[in-house]
Amino acid sequence: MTAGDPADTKTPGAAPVRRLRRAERREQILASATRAFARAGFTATSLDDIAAEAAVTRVILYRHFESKADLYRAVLDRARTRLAETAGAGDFTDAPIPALLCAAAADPDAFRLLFRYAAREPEFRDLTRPLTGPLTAASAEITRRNLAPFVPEGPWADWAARLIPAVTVEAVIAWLDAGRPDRETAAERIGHAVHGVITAAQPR
Amino acid sequence: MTAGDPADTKTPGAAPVRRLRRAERREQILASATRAFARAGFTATSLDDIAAEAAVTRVILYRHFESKADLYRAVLDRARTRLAETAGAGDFTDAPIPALLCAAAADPDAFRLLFRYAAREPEFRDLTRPLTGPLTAASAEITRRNLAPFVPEGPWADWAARLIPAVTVEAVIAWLDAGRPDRETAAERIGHAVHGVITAAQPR
DNA sequence: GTATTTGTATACTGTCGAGTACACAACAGG
DNA sequence: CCTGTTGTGTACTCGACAGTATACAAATAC
Repeated sequence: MTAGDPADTKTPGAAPVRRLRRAERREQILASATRAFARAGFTATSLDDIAAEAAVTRVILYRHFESKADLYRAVLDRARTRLAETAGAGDFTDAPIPALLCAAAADPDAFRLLFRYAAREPEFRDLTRPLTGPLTAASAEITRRNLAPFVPEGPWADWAARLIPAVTVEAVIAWLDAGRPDRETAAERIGHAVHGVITAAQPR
Repeated sequence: MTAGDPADTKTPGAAPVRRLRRAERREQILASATRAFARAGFTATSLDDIAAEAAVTRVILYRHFESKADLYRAVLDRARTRLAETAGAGDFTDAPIPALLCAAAADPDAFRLLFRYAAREPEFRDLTRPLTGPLTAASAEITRRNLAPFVPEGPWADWAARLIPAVTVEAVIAWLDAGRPDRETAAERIGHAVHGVITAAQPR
């Protein structure tokens, strides 16, 4: 469907009053879809579920998005953007854990969706990888760098490199589930837990 | 569908030679279905996928199982049984981590399926809960007991109680992914990592 | 060899969900 | 008021998949 998006064919002088409505609706749909997808993942969430969540019908979704996959892509994209914005400059290189906590607190649904579901849907990894890739690759890289001085190359370094991002994410989600007590303490303790994993990976 | 199962209407003295064939086929189907489900979860795995994995057609599946849900239940049940058998007496109370490693090594697909997918399919929690319930409830209980002496009741105890099983499972899966280096060392290191989480949950 | 049981395959039905066509409602500008 | 644009809803098509009916092949018991 290369049918021209109506937004592209407008005359330049047209008043963009209506357009705002459209953007608002789109935003509302994206938020609802994020909630819906975060509950059950992509395949298990029907467009009717999303439409119900957004209090509209399924057709409306197609007025704003070309397909379910397109909507999903937009949801993931928005999630990544929002998380990156709240987390700071979008780089998780300096202080990843506070940034993650900040992002998770700002949009828990987006966080759960990106880090729990999106990373694990094999058939849509090509869809999610360009979004989660920067984050997971970065964290894996950081992990490797922080690990290198302590843990020699080998299966145990692999083990730790795989485990640390998972632990971090699980710790953040557990923090959300536990009622988000004191964010700074949480950052400290998650850092401590991760440090424990690094220590565990070292030969004794 | 109360149509009598042909197996029930046999004469008592019939030689049960054929039955073995049937049991073997059933077992093969269960193993294949475990692999298939472990790849993508329940909803994303079609009966054709499973049939292809077992090198039979879809109809055969119905000769052995009443429905997809029934097959899934049987797969989960078998997974739990096999894991419990390899892990020891089926109780994870004494030395949960070596038991988990043993079970994961013996049947990685079953392990991944039970602990990764089955625990997270919301629509089938009623199906999976009677199977994963004993395990997760037990581990949560153990966690709470081991935590009580160190961490005071409150959100942080909740946090740790949620996190520890997740970390354990992730550590085991990371160990599988890393090529299963030396199981005893793995048990030690996972124990160490979990200890790190417990320490992290303590107020300083 | 004939009947019964088990394994196999082809072809069907029915349902659910993705995607579409078309009719209707609200609001701007002429 | 009429027209065009945008938002909305009803009713449809189409395909994938769960589940079923039925015919066929191999092996054993009599």
